[in-house]
Parts: sequence; C-alpha cells; structure tokens
Amino acid sequence: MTIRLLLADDQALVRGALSALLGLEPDLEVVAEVGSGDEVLAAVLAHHPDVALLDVEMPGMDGISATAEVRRAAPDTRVLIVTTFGRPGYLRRALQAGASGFVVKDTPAAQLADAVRRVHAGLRVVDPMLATDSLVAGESPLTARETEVLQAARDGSSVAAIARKLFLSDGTVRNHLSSAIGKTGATNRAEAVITAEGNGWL
Amino acid sequence: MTIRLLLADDQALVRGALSALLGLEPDLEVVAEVGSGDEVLAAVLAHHPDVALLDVEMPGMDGISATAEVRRAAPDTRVLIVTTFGRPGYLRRALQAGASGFVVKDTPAAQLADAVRRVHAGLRVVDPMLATDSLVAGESPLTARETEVLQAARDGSSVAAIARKLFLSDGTVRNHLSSAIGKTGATNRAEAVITAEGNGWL
DNA sequence: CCACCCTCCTGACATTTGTCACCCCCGGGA
DNA sequence: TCCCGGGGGTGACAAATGTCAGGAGGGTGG
Repeated sequence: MTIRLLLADDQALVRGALSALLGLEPDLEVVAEVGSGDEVLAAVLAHHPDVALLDVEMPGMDGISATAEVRRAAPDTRVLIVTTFGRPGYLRRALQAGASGFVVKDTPAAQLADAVRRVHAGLRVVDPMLATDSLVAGESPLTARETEVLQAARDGSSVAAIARKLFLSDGTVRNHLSSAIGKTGATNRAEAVITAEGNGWL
Repeated sequence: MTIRLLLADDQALVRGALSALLGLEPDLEVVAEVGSGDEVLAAVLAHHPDVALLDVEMPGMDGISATAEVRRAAPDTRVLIVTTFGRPGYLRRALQAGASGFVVKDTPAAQLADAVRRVHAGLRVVDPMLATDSLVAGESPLTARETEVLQAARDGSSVAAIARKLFLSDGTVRNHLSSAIGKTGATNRAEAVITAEGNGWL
C-alpha cells in the first residue's frame, strides 16, 4: 500500500524536485502539489493524502497556520514540516499546531523518505540538534504588542510610521520597542529584529 | 551523448531533490554534488562536467565568485545559476562573471532540464522578467566604501562599532551612511540596507 | 479583594543618528 | 595644468531613538 503525499512549497523548482525525489520510492506517491499556504486545506480535502509536507515560509498563509487547519479538518492527514530555517520558535509552534515531524532542508536527501514513512507510521520526527536549540531558546519572551511592534519595525519604519500603522502613540511605540530591545538582549531596534527573527519569534 | 552535470547548493535536501529531478531525464547525468562554493572548483576539475548548476547563496565562496573561478580554470564547463532570489544585481554580476544562464527557483520544474540543454548548446538562458528588472535597477550606485559600511551595518551595529571594525572615524562612517541612504532613496539606515540587499548591491 | 501583568499614555532626558558645510589628500582625465 | 570625484576627516546642528519614571485602565488568578 502506497503512502499518498501532498507537497506545499512556494518555489516551484524545489517542489518539483522534491516530487521527483519522493517519486523514486516505490511506496510513496505524490498526489498533489500546491504553491501557497492558502491552497493547502482545499488540496487536502480533495485528495486525502496520508502525509502533507509543508514549508513554513510561503505566500499567504504560513505552513504553521496551515498545519493547524489541516489537523482540524482532516485529522487522518499527518503533517511533516520541511523548511529552510531551523528557527527554534518554528519547531515549537509547529508541534503545538499538531505537526508530526520537522525537517530542515539541510538534512541529506536520503533521509526524507524515511522521515515520511516514520510520520506515516505515527511516530514523531524531529531533528535532535534543533530540539535542544528549541529548549535553550525557550518560548518568546515578547508580549503580543511587542511582537507586533517589532514586526512593523522590520522594514526599517520610523517610530512615527509604526505608530500610525498600529494606531498608537509615538511614546507607546517607543516603550514597546525599548522593552523588546531589553528582552532580546539587544542594544538596538535592528538587533532586536534580527535576534527575534532568528529565534522564530516574529 | 549525455550531458554531465555538477550541482552546488548548500541545502542537502534541495541538492538531492534536484539531482533526482534531473536524473529522470535520459540525456542528463549528475556526476558531482557539492554543498559549498569552496568545493566547486575542485569538483569541476575532477569531473569535467558540461554544465555546473550553482546556487548564489552558499557558505564560503558565493556562486558568483565560483562562476568566475570555473570560467577561468575550465572554460569548457558552462555555468547555470540556480538561485532563490531574483535580485537584479545578482543577474548582472553573474553574467559579468561568465555565467551562461540564470534561473530562479520559482520557475516550473519542467523548464529546468530545458534550461540545462540550452546552456549546454551554447545559448544564454535568462528569465525575461528578471532581465528587465535588472535594467531598471541598473548597476550599484554605491562606492566601494559605502558598500562596505552598509554591509557592516547589516547586523544592526552602531556607528561606533562600524567605525571600529573598519578603522574609520565616527564622522566618516556617518558620512558614508548618509550618502548611501541618499543614493538608495531611503530615509534610514535600515531601509538603505533592505533596498540595497533587494537589488543585490551588497 | 488584592496583586500582578499587559496595555496605553505622558513627559523628560541623554544618546544616537542623519545632514550639512567645509577641510585635506590623491589620482585620473580634459 | 586645472578640475573633479572618491576617500578621510572635523564640527555643528536638528531630528530620531532609547530610557526612565510614573499614571490609568483592564483582566486574571490567588
């Protein structure tokens, strides 16, 4: 009995290449491919795959939100996250959203098929290196507002621009930023953005 | 007669997947795979591939420098850049370095094999969308020093930190930054970094 | 009920950042 | 030769940023 797969990745070339790679395995079959998070749910409902391989960074809905949707609407479909960045926060949030596995694109190609089979068998698959990183990094220390403000600061916006976008006072934005800078151990807005991104807190 | 290929990409999974994809074509054969720019030249000299597929973003030497090396040491090996980001500056610099083709990872998987064959036949392969972007974006307006200073500012360093790193005076760093901000049309250091990165000027 | 945290705001303050004018030196064209 | 652009620098100034103290409301848990 073959394992039926859904592939979701925004880069068409990577998607097709993964399809070719997995298609070489006699017990695996790619039944659907999508290029954005928004299409995942519909494709799952249409094709009832056994395992869905989702990227985290995608246009529209991200892979983690898509995971939650899939778990809710189609509990029989297991989710394996396949992503570029081993951000500790991604792993934590993916597992909380109900993902069964988490693989970074650095892992050898030969291991992917195994990971798929393990996930299909009901096991958890997690990069051990990443798991420890996730422990030390812990959950995001940022409050909801601080996260929002930092996100708005990512593109280099000024305090005034952020305040306008979030309907806040200038001073409030500065306070939230200052707090976020302190919590991330940065001395700087830009540094805070970088470390928060690196930990998957944004 | 089969076309012999070299694959260079830092993500093992993508590398293996591309290998599987291209391996499906009867006239193509992957003879070597490497995971960093530093290994490219040695692999080219050892295996004499007809076409080398190089990523731009790699640990160690980047794909563009690797392209120049390959062209110098093994002129018979043609280079096809396969990269995530369609930065205009990347395209320009890749072609100047002697690349025969430039493909972004958004392109459909089916077109990759064709691109390889075209490159092998001596043709140029360039994403037309990207080519026009490259024209409007033009060459980097930044001087060598301005570029250096902006690069040093990428991680959110303060003026003082940049000055120490580059053995410059604080005021000089501020002048270079101000000039770079003006040339990029930004109002801000962070914005300047972002637009310069987006254009492949860093 | 109280304590605690988050949110939102104000005002003040020191520091950093961005800008401008102006200086010098050097090397390559016109 | 003069002129111009790039690199390096100084000094001064306005604006933006980061920090701190403090106040007011709201929600949650002990």
